[in-house]
Amino acid sequence: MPELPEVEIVRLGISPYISGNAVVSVTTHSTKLRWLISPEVFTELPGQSILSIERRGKYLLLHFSTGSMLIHLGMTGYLRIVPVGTDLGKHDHFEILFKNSIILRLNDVRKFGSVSWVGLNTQSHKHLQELGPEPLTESFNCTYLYNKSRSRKVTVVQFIMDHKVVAGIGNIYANEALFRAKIRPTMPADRLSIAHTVSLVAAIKSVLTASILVGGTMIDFRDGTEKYGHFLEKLAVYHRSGQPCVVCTTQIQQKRVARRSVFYCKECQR
DNA sequence: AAATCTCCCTGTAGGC
DNA sequence: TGCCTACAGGGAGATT
Repeated sequence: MPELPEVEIVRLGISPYISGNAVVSVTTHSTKLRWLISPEVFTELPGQSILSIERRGKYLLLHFSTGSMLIHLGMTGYLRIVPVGTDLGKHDHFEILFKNSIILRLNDVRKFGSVSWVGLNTQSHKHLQELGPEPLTESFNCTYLYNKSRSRKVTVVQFIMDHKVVAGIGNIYANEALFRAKIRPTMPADRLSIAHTVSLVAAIKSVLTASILVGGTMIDFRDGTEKYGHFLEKLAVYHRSGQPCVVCTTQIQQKRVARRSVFYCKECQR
């Protein structure tokens, strides 16, 4: 599932192909994804060129002079750059044809992704205005996270997956960061000490950075060929229940927390 | 304000 | 082998 590193890899991957290029047409093959695709996308884009591509949390923003197109990949969404004439695949829902004869195509099996239009005041969009800080910026720091965690009774894994707290962290990187920080995912957020918070902030930054450097965990874009980022092989706990901890060889535990799976080492994470 | 619940969707896994 | 059901999961929006 695409989280911050995967979305960043997609941004880096598609930018050279579409940045500065003029849109010829926009088509959809679905009545809706998670929501109806905003009608402005079909009327505003043709004739305009992409000024830049930004990532905010797990959202991608394609900026145009009259506003921005907002893309979320949900659980199973991915973007591909394909040449004109490429056959439509199953679950290809949406595409933009560019003047240089390439197509940006969105595929999403589960349809949890979305495509919307954002006016020029990007900040005021309902999906963006309450997003917490970007984890790889200075505004996401120990003081911030410690203060934010006071009076929060939820588990720390739920807390760091809350996009109002910090943007872009999903289940994979939440679990991996907690392992690196040696914090048990089920610990209530308001019981985090300052020392815990220092470790956690550092772990979140390091795990996201490390993943981006090797191309994310699972990613598929560009020319239609399947690509796997190399972070998949570096996962220490995620989807490794029953397998030995990479540090102490104790079997990795799996639990359900708030209807999601968490993975941890009961020896390393206390 | 914060926590919890519901729902969207389809491939996959497990039971028989 | 094949049908049927349960289930997973991101996150907005509703409800508690």
